[in-house]
Amino acid sequence: MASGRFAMAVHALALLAQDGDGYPSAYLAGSVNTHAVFLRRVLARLARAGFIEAREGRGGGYRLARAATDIPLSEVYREMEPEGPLTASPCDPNPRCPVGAGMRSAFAATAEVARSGLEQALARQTVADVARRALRPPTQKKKEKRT
Amino acid sequence: MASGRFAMAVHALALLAQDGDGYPSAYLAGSVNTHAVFLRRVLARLARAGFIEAREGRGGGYRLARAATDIPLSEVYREMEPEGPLTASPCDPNPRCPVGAGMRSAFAATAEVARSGLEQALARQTVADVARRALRPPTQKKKEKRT
DNA sequence: GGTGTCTGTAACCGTGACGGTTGCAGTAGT
DNA sequence: ACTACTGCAACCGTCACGGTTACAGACACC
Repeated sequence: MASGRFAMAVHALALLAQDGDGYPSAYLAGSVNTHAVFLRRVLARLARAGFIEAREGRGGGYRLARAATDIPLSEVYREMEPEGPLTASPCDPNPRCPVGAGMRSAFAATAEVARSGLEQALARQTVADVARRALRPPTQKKKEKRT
Repeated sequence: MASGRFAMAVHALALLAQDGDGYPSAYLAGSVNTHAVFLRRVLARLARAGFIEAREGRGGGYRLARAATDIPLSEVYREMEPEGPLTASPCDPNPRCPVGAGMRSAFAATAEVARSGLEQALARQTVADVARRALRPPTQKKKEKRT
């Protein structure tokens, strides 16, 4: 399910965090290295979620609707990947098997724990953090003492 | 990326946790409600990782190689989904953009944090936990007070 | 008002992963 | 030898993803 949509959204948001002028989708697409139309599909979801604002017409473009420091990545993830990291059941288990019968709910609980753990980890980072890290040249990568 | 492989692996492991006789893939496939050959593709990876053992020939089948209480779901996840929950870069960002240039490493750090959070959450559950929960009839679902 | 620049959206397609299916070789009990 | 298994390769249908084109609506500028 993951599929780059989240990555693209984060990239676009970090781009918009640079300054508040408002960028057209063509410009953003140039940096993300994708196509403007597809990017707009992602941006439309971000706009619907209230992260960004779109101004139509000549001179229009996209701009952040909230401060970059006020957009935790967990919210972006939730918006872009509502199903969570673990696909529950592409095929339902056999209900006639005693284990299979209770398996769906048992796995759903596991999936919920996993999603919660992932979102808590993402909640500690904001769009501003990613934007700052992207600009900070990682010439020396001695930052990763924390495993 | 998720894609049910992890769910299938957990289901099969929970099934094998019932008792140590050894079950043929056809039996497991019956409960998981999939096909024996595809299940064996999953089981082969579990065997290579050392979670289960396969005995060929007549009367053979699969059995746990370690105690069910000694198989945390985080290890199973790592084996089945080595790429983690966040696909890093289906398309590389434009290196000529100052933000795009540092974006890959910046997002990689985010993805690493996310994967770590997810695995830590999964590390708190074992195959035995899932097996027990699957057998425990969820007639009353008052367990979910924790949001 | 007309024009050009933008977003919004629908439609279509190529690609690739995923899951299903068949077939066959190898192994081991009986 | 026969039978019941695993192991593995090959093939196929399906579907989400991303790319692409086309067009309608909105808005600034002349």
